[in-house]
Amino acid sequence: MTVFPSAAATCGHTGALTACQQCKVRSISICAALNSEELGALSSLARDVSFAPGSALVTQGDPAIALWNVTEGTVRMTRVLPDGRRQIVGFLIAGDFLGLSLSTHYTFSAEAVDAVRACRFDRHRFEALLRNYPHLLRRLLDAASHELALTQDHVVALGRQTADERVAGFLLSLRNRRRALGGTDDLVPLAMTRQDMADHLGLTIETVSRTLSKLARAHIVKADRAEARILDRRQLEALADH
Amino acid sequence: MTVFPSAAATCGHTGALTACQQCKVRSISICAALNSEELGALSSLARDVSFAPGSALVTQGDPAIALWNVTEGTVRMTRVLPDGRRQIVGFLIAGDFLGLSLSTHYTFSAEAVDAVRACRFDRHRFEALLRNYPHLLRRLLDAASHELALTQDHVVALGRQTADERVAGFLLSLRNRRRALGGTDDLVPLAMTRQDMADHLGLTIETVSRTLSKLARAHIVKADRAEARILDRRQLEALADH
DNA sequence: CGAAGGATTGATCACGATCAATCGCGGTGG
DNA sequence: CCACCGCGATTGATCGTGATCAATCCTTCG
Repeated sequence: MTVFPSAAATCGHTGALTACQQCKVRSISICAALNSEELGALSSLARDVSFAPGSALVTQGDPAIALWNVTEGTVRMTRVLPDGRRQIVGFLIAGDFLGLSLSTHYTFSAEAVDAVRACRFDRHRFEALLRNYPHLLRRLLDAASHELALTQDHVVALGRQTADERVAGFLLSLRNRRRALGGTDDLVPLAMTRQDMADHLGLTIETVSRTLSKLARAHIVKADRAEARILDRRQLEALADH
Repeated sequence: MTVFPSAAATCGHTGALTACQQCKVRSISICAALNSEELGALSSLARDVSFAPGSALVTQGDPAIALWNVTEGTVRMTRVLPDGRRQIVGFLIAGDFLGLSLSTHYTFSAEAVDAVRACRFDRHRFEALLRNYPHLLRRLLDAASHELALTQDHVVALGRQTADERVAGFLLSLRNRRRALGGTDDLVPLAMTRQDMADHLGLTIETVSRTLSKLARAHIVKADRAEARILDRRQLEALADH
């Protein structure tokens, strides 16, 4: 059903031992809860890694040996069925944490959608840190809790919303997440392809495209390949329902 | 779209101050991680409550003032859209914890499907306990992590599986969760109605009914109102795919 | 025995999938 | 410089799965 890019990761380590101090996403990440001593401990096991578009941060079925904190770019979390059908369970952007499912093996793949930078933590050393810093543990629980709520929203969308509602809701959620990072009000970057959106929304690429065209004709959203401009947020919210 | 029972909860407190010691679900619940001192602390703020079928443990939009641990029966977690469409984001059975989404307000309603007993914790006192017992915090994170993985499975089912696959997968997941509680191999109690199943699987009641009839004609599963007998698990697993 | 509510089955409809053709843009080589 | 290529996106025509509308059936309970 879907073609996967097979480019290898360009894991260019930049050896950022004290980089946490000036990390751009620290205030919005799990690290925000830590004092400077704890931050130092975390720094010592963090490593900045870059990924080319299409390369994998983690692969479904592999042993879970690393956790990540995304600092730049967009990551898609994908699950693939035996026959190749693909479902994107979510997108991660700057500040988002990857690895909350603390099982022994990854239950999904995470791939860079565009150029991605992320902070890598060795799993065993991270778990050791968790035992000493309940702050961090508590922060992780809040993050997991939040992601659970988001995923439940997604279940509602896929189970009970129409194609139009899903696309409208998706654009709004992208906008709101960007805004939380200080993005603009009405211009939302679309790092992912239409196929990615379709695989996220449980639709086909044609339906996504048609829906975006319909939104454009109605002067609600104008989207090109790379970004969507929201012209009438009220109407978009009305379309998205809930 | 769906009718809701409005029966009030029969909150029959049985004042179980030291009941945690002999609790049936302790070994499989979040409480399993605690030593006897910690268990005592937890006991002192636990309260056993019974719910009649259809009554609500928590209501979408209400302030989140309590957390629950289900000890008997089946609970459905439902989200309702403004126009009345309903999605059941999951079912809870004995041992399952309700309240992992630690936000200020409940993001879904939880209703007793059949006769339910659950252990109630005051939210503020529970949070205080969390600050003192990292064991418990860690256990909660694992539970949240597990529930996140289950919810992602659900997203894949709703986004990319056919009606037949969803029904087959649902019956198998019910079976597997029952088995983890020591249930039988092939006889799965169905506490919920066909409408509940439909609202969980993103289908209509007619489609669920037709699919079950098809499974019966193929001698794979025989289901009546209250239970399903799995006759050919291999074939059912093949149908469910993944 | 009759009423009520959940479940099943049948007939038809429609939303989104599928199949197929074309567009448009960015990159590359002649 | 532009002709060509490749790939993602768009648009059109048709199909099919599951929704909708409707009529029993079955079980439970008064």
